[in-house]
Amino acid sequence: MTASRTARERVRAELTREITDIARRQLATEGAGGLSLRAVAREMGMVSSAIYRYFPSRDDLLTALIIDGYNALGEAVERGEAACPREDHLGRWLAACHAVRDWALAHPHEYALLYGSPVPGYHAPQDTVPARARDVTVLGELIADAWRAGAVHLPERLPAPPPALASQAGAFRQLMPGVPDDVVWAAAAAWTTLYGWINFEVFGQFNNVIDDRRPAFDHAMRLTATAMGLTPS
Amino acid sequence: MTASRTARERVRAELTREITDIARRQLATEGAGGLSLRAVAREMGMVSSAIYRYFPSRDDLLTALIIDGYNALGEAVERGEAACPREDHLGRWLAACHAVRDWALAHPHEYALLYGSPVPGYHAPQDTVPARARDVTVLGELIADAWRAGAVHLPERLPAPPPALASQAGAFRQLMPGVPDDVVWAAAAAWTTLYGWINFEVFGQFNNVIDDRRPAFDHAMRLTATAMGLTPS
DNA sequence: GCTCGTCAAGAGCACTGCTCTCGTTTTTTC
DNA sequence: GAAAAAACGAGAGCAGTGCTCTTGACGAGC
Repeated sequence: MTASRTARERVRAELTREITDIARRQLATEGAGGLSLRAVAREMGMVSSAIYRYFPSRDDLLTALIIDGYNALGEAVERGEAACPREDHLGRWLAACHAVRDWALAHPHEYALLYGSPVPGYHAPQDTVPARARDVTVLGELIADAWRAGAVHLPERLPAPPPALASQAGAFRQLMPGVPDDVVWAAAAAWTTLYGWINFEVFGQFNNVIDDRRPAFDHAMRLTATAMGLTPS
Repeated sequence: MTASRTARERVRAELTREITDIARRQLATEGAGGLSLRAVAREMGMVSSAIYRYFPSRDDLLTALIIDGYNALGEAVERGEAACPREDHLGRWLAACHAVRDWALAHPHEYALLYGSPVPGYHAPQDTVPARARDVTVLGELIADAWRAGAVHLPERLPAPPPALASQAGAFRQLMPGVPDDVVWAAAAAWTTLYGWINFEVFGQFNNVIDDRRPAFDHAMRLTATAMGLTPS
């Protein structure tokens, strides 16, 4: 069905792919703001207006790149986490963390597109929603697994979530059904620590502050694991 | 000295201030990418080239805005934190956190300039360094105070920082002299949690995920405080 | 009083996203 | 198989951008 209906559709799919490929390469060298439809067209030996046959606007091209980015990141995290034994919950967490970090450092501009400041004037359409949740889904499942296995031991004397928050973590709760509130909120905090660290690292906030960042990251993620109740097995 | 030497210098300083004011207002409405020298000039009733007498390039204007932003944020944090009794270390931490968040939500585009993805093609010059440390200095001092007061109680069974990291936290260590490694690294993780959360909130990652964000943030910062050893007094 | 440095203005360059039109080519319909 | 319809690339053009260079006017210091 989707493959090779008419010759025109085949070449169209091919050209669409080529456009996104060139755009992604430009993104990697110039950054999001330096993404130029005219430059893409130039590199393809096309005239600029022809690009608009494939992407109605610059934003639509950006959307395609963003969805690709979410999927690439999600896949990297899924693959990294899947390499660990299911019962080693701390190992799965650390593997997922390093997968995010490795991907982010390898594709800093794409990462900035996903988790950095929104591109001015650009509003993400709904199309991006499904791909967006892939990475955090991994986290949710691993916490839910750990909880079911009785492997979650929150630190003592932890403040309890105020009752006002009981109904708040809707989208989180779906990711880890059956997990109690306090663990859900600890996981949410852990999630922000992970991306907060990587943001700092990718966006240069750690320059001249931390030199050997991989072990520092690893240690920080171990601290974070402890804070959400994942202890070394 | 600096005030009113010649009439020419006075009007120059006045115009420079007016340019940054208009630019900041444009930044707030359009975002960093929408900052246009020509639009600033238009609003001032000037011709675009005249702006270049005051700022040699768009990047120099951006740098001025960035430094102003760091100072505004730093001042907000200092003021918020200073309102707490010195011995209430948890209170000081929470006050600092809320000060960062409130400022970020009130000035999202300026915040994006400071902690979001770097503006493409822009490289921050050294001028920005001193202003940049004001907010984290508050955190460092408060941790150091708590440590000296014997009020830091890290959770039990916390993984110890690997020895390879002993010499790594140079810039952090200077902020909190005398504080041992494990506390320093826990504080670093807390720092990233704070900004990770605010990034998520400002950049829209929490849309449709968390609704009532202020209590959620407050709770997350309390969890974070516990993780770095600040317990309710 | 005259020179010199500062300033605003204007034209111009190279670039951007995007629109519209005009032939051409391919696909669909009859 | 011929006619109608849709898709396509090319080109010109609009309004906007950052930035440079030149020109003429103004004010401060010798």
